[in-house]
Amino acid sequence: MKLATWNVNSLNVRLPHVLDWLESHTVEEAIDVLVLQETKLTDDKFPAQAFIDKGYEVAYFGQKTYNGVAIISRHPMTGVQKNIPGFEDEMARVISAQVLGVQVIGAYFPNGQSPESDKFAYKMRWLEALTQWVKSLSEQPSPIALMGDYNITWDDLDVWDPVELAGTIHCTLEERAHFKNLIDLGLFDAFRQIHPEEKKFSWWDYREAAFRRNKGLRIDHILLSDSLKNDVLGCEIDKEPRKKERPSDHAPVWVKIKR
DNA sequence: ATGCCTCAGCTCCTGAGA
Repeated sequence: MKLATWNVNSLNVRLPHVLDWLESHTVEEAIDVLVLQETKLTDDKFPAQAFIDKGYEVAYFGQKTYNGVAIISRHPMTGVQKNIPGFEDEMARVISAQVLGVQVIGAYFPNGQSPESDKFAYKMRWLEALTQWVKSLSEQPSPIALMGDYNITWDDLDVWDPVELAGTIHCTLEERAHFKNLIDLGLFDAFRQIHPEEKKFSWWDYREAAFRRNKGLRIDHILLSDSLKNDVLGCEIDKEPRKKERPSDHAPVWVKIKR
């Protein structure tokens, strides 16, 4: 079973990229579940049929201009839920469902802008609520796949220039403490499990030719329940779509598990 | 240079992203 996450920065612009990426995999290596972030589409505008035509089911939760998340799945989805239960939020950031016995969560974590901003305080509140919810889910028998754009680097290995960017947004101790709280619920970082020392990024700024110069961050992550720790067959960040014309600033990340 | 690029929208500038 292959699970993937991708912040597409407008599905309206990136739909051809997403369809191409899904088609670029052979039947044996097909993506079973893809979670998308920053679709920036209200639900009436979601291009559901394009995915249905390729044999996928879709669940989506969006809004105008900002945010918006979706799950694209080759297998039936049950128990679709939108946002974090009990957390009042005007922004469409989370969608979850059960697929093949896995509790899939696709999440677009708040950016936070800067540590002094109101948006950072909101990010902290949001992370608190997410952690409480994931904690309650972790008491259920299904393994969890918490995937998405975390907007947090786990440590300095995830940062192109950790000295220059120390303490800036995505790299603060507060954000990383929240990341650790999620790990402490009994989850592990699938990419690091397979690549303990590799300095690889999932996002590069559009400016300053950042992609060409590999000035990036690893902020898109897949956390899996510890019960799957010995079942990870591979996990990669696919830079190919970032090389295309009009790319998203993020690359997709996938994990293959024995299931 | 919080300046550089990209996207959406109450669109020819502005806010936000990360």
